[in-house]
Amino acid sequence: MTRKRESGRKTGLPDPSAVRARLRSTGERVTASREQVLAALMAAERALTHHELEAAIGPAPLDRVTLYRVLDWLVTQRLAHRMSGVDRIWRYSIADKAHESHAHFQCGQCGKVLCLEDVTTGRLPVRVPKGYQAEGVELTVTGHCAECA
Amino acid sequence: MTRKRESGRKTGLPDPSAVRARLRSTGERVTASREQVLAALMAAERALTHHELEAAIGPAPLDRVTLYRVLDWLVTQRLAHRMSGVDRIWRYSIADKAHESHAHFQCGQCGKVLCLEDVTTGRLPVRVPKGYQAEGVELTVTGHCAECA
DNA sequence: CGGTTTCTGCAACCCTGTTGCGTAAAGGGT
DNA sequence: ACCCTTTACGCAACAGGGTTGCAGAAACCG
Repeated sequence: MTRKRESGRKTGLPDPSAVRARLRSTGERVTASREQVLAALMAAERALTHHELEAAIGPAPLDRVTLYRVLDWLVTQRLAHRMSGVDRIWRYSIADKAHESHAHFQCGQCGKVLCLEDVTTGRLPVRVPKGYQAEGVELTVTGHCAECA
Repeated sequence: MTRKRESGRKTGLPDPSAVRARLRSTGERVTASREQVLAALMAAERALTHHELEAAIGPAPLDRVTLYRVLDWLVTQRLAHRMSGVDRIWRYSIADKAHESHAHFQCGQCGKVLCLEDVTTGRLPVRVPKGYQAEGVELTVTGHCAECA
């Protein structure tokens, strides 16, 4: 897939104390790395890849592996949500009520993912075979974004 | 992801001449590899990974790279459909009318993908931002299959 | 049947993500 | 404020799916 470098643009960083509060609420340790990553996710208006997050966090040389581990941790703490799209790269977004059950759009050219807030997947009549257990529904619209069209 | 070895079980191979006919219809070259792979896809009742296809094709030692290239070719010829699920591994299924617009189920444990024929994505009211072009809709139900539940 | 074009197979490579391990930092107790 | 235990960080090395370059082998055309 031809991937453009996307600026993991931050639309004004969130209040540092709000970030810390969320971290404290887990009962686990609050570290600089976790603050940086969570702040970047809260500021992002779309799902970001590992690379985009590295760029967003900027000059602070946060280790590649640490970033992966922080992201894993955020996901297990249910502070972040992880999805994989047509380019098979993990993308992370902040986890909150609004992000629970809506669709995503992914550009087949640059791989960019954004949220389609007005398309909900909440009550689709899904039936699965006997013995199977449905847990979540992921609805992804593929196509081309404005820049790549 | 913990992945069980899945037998890429073939439910009776399709008529060889039917396979060849589909290949001829592209106007491109008909080769042994393409026949084997297309036949395996036509016989499969669910989306198969590269590994599962290698196993399904069996003793014939088809090269890894060749298989990737044949699959790419089948996708560009619109004879096959390619999707990636929660484990970020390509899975391929035969492309025909019935497979155009239905949902898939993917087991979060073993990664197995199967088709939910009765859930259609045809006319979901999807609106995308200005300048964006929607082309397809992928609806994936996640959960656990009968073996992994 | 010969010539041209396209596929095949091999080897080497790339990229995203993971694991092991020693060191550094966080938080609790005193 | 300090020490001690637990947990996280950084580095290096690895893993696995997928891709690329290139020489030789097959497919189609006449």
